[in-house]
Amino acid sequence: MRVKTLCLGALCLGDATGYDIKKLFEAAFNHFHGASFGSIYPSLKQLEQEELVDLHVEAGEKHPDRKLYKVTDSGRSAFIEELAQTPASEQLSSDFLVLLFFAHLLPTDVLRQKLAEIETYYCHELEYLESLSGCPRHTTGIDFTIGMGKAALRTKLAYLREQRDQLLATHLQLPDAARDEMLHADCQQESTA
Amino acid sequence: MRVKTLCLGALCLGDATGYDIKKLFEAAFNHFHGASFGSIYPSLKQLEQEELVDLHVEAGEKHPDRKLYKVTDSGRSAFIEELAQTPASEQLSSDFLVLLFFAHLLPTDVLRQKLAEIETYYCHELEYLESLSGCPRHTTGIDFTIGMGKAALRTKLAYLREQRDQLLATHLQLPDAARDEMLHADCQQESTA
DNA sequence: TCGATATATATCACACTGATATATATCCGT
DNA sequence: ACGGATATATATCAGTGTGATATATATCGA
Repeated sequence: MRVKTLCLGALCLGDATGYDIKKLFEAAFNHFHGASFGSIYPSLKQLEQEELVDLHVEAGEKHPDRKLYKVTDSGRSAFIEELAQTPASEQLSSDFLVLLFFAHLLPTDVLRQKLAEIETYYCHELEYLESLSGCPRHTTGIDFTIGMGKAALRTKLAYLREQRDQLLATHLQLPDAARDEMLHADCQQESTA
Repeated sequence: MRVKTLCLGALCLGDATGYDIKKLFEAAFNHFHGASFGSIYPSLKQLEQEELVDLHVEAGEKHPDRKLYKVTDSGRSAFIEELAQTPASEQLSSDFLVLLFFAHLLPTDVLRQKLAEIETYYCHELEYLESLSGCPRHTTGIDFTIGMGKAALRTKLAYLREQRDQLLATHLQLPDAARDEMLHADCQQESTA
């Protein structure tokens, strides 16, 4: 999904500046979709050119150049239509799992440190999602996103804690010679791709 | 993590062409990191210029221009060093959860269709990871990545199936007026960001 | 024999990130 | 009251990656 579409969606929740939209994404979207200023501001510019949003510049007073955007009727329709046409997919990008994939090439204490790092990361994410839970202003859909995020994090955290000791014990016993024995991962038995 | 680094890592498992690396990524990495030809081929070119890999062109016979890459000693060291310095992080990008976040703007049957789509997607992913399990050539680290992927998918699938009926029932009862009542998600009570 | 699929590389427009630059305002400690 | 940190607010850009497209040959099955 394009950042342009996300911005349009954010504006369907209420008028906002680019900065407001960034804050909204950080507060509510961060665990399932990122967006930076470098994509938000150009997106808003384009949306305005396409007349999907109106722009009201608040100049003179205090902050110069505060640009408040408001979605138009055609913008709202365009967003809903685009949502309906967006396939329901997802993609994980995990440096942590890449690290684990190549764990046999790392010293054991580095591996231990990476496991500790991701545990901290998962804990913080989980605490944050727990702090969001139970707000009466949330729609059922928003609660669903938070609930699924929490469920997935709890599972990953539990898996990490269950497997860690065994993983590190095996890793310590790994002879250096085994590192030269590593081959292509051609183990798939022509199954469903 | 850069695709360049991933390519170097792939070559630490054995000599390969760009095409082989793409296949390896699809078979083993797909559930936690993507990479396309458009990034793999330029990465290999760069790696060769930096002398982290050697290139052996197999021309003349049958396929012209088959470029087989082999990691050098300095390439192997560079990869291990870069791995050790890579922070253990991860980032989800989920169009599905964006869809759910804005579920109140969608017709109920479209929402139902999106839930069905993601269920199918999760099931296929899970079946694939199950087909990879138990290969004796896998390192402990590789088994860990597969195991965590399976655990997370099972949890998400269970959550989806548990919540779906309730979600759709609430959605059906949602009056159109409620769609104009939606506000900014300012519900966070200044907790750990 | 013909179409589909697999092998194999290359390129490019478009999109996004992460860093950087530029200001002002406000809050807090000393 | 001063100064530093943080927050508000926009803009730009080099570097990186995607997804599509182009180009060939080989192989497999109907």
